[in-house]
Amino acid sequence: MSRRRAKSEGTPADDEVAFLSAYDPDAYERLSLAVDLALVSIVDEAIVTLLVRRQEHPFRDRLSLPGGFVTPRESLDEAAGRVLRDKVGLDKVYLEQLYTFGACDRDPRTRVVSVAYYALVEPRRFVGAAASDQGTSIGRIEVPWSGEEGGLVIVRDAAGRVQPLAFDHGDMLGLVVRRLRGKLDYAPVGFRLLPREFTLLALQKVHEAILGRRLNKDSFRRRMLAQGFLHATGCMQIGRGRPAELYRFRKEARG
Amino acid sequence: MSRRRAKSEGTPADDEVAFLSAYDPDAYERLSLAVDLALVSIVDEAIVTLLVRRQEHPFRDRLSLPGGFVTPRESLDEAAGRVLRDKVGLDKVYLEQLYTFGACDRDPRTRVVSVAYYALVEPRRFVGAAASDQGTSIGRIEVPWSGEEGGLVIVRDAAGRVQPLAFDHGDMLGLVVRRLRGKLDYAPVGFRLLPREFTLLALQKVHEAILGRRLNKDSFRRRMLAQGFLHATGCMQIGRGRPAELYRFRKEARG
DNA sequence: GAAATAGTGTCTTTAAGACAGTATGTG
DNA sequence: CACATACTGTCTTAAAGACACTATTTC
Repeated sequence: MSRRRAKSEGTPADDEVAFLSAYDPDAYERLSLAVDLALVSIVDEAIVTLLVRRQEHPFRDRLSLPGGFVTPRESLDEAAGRVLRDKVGLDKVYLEQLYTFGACDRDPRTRVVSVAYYALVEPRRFVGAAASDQGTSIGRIEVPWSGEEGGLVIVRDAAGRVQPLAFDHGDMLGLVVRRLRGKLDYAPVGFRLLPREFTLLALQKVHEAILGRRLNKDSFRRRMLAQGFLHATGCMQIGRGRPAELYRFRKEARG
Repeated sequence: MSRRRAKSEGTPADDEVAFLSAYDPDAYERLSLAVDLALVSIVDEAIVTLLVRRQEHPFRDRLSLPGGFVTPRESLDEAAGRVLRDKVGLDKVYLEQLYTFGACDRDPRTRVVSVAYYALVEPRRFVGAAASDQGTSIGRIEVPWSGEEGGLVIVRDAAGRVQPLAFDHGDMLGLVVRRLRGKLDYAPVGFRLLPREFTLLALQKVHEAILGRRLNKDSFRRRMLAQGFLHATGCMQIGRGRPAELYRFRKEARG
């Protein structure tokens, strides 16, 4: 069965091509589709995200996640990558689809469905991206629930003021935290929030920040080393006490 | 800040209302949004899903998941519920958003982004829905990968023939299985695939079907009873050997 | 040397797997 | 009775938490 990947033009050759030629793309009402990005990093042992101050209605002057509309010629992943590049100035970060928000009244302008993505960014690059671009700021995330209960999170600006977010972006951040907490058990997400070389304590702090609770140092150590993800470099990091071994994530590129 | 929930008509009152009044919903190109439903149940200790034979191009005569377009006046969840009711004839089942598929060429007609949902249905109702509606059939799912690796699954019809699915519906089913395997560890998903009262062995068979491997009977028992989700009814189910205690899920309604 | 952090060894507790053995139904 | 399945008890093993102890740096 030969199938064409065209829209509505095309030379009829068989049954299906004829159908596709005649197909009216407006037979069903169309909607606006957006992507919103929750950039996540760890700064001062807290989960942080990148926020932009909205210049226009709706929610003018309110903080929001960076986002943009999906064009018909790009996939969702491409749209998310484009927003990341054009609005945040980053590329090659870990990017994953989170959830699609489709309440009718989530955008007062018109019907806009938004596909939320989250990105994990190493702190250095994150702070760099936030500082280089005027209009972006860092929001600290406080999680008022434990485990994977889920719910809203509290976002504070640099001055410590609680900031309500535009649209349903608060829900998106809550879901990001829940997803990360779930993934931490079985997936190597911590590495994406650290520079290429890191100490075991640094990795533990990342886990603690995401989980929102202290972890047992001994068993964390054992668990991580037993998993086999870590590769000792032989180099040491000097600090306030005895120097600590630096490790790397075993798998090659980390975006 | 008063905000209106209108589209483009409206009487200007303040700054934002004026903006919303002037807003042109076609300023950005719009696209078609669909929902597709992966109905999941367990029949003969195998994962099954409900399939519909496509009557129209594209992919005419091929099996696909039931789906439909999202209208501008309904939320995504409502659209999924509507498809479930109108195309499958079921309601009050556990329904959850899975993932949004947005490759540019996933539909040869025009750009269609699809939000995939999955539903967990008790076998009796599932078989009833499949039998009552002409045009629907049951597909048995074989999972050629282990654990939560992910990937495509093989779908066989009642005659045992492998059936390729329309669009990217094969990917959707693969993702459903992965999601279910992940959830099984911590969420009470097994109960949604069983009648209200069930034996521990029946629950174990459900877990085994989803996980694709045999489980240790003793520790499965202990684990389930320790979790506290189960409530012994005092009633017994007679079978080929000693009668087994019937249990219920502790929490109230199950959809 | 005091303080701080890194890393090791070991004991206890807990959960899972294995398996023997008992209970209670069917044919 | 044999056979099948349900359920119980216990032993072993593995992982996690707790804690004591040693090691190596800065001040």
